[in-house]
Amino acid sequence: MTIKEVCEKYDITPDTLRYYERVGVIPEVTRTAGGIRNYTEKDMGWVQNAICFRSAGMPIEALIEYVRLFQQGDETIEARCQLLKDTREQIMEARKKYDIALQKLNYKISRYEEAVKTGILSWEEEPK
Amino acid sequence: MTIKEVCEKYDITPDTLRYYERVGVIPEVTRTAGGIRNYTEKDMGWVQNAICFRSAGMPIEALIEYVRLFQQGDETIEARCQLLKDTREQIMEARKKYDIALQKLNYKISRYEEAVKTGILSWEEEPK
DNA sequence: ATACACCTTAGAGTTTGCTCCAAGTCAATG
DNA sequence: CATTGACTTGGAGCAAACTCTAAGGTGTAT
Repeated sequence: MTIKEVCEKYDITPDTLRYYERVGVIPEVTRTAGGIRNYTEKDMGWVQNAICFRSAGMPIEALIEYVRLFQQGDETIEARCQLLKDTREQIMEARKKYDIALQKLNYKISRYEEAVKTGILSWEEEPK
Repeated sequence: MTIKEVCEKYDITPDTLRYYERVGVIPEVTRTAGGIRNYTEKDMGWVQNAICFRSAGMPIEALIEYVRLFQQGDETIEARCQLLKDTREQIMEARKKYDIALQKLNYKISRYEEAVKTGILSWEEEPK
């Protein structure tokens, strides 16, 4: 699969994909004889993972570290496991903050919807 | 309340608080005669909201827009309501991605934990 | 074989959101 | 009233994560 096809599939730019490979967020991609990237299923799996974890706020650095450990072979299995657990902790922590924000938003929106109907904007405490 | 006290309360730096005020993420803060910031309860409410929504990934620009609308008075109530709904949509979208990442992580971690015990690292499909 | 679209690299530039610095002001204490 | 420490501003600097540019190579359709 060409870089363009991968980009369309995952809605990402070629620049970003090349950047990910350059810095080590994904391992080096398979190439044609002419040097053009030709993504295999395995390559795509790495891409998919990178996109998924990035979209959950996992920093580039952590992804690079995981790939680095992976490439060092089986003796890094425990380290990789720990890295994933730490990552999970961070994502769960972040998600908690999202939930709190959503609660706040829901409260505000309910007040605003009432205000739009009645013309009266009332807050329990602080007017914001 | 002085800037320092507010910073301690919300675990944020004075630079960030001043930055928020400068760009309009929070409205102008109450000052002493000498020009020193003296945060009222109302000011603190804005600070708390800014921190909460920022931690859920709401962009600075959206927060500025909200404050701008707020300062224009009651005729912007509907616009503010819409902005909050759009924000909620985005945060819920982002949270979905967090959940997907967490599922992936849980699967990987379970495989790794087995590998740590048995020495065998097995994947359903792609080895990653 | 010659366009033509698409690919390559190295390296510079951009955006977002802070973070730091210098030079000066304010206020509490001895 | 002098010292000390926290506060002020404007503006520069920085880190993360892309994003763009220039100059050139690849591959395929006519």
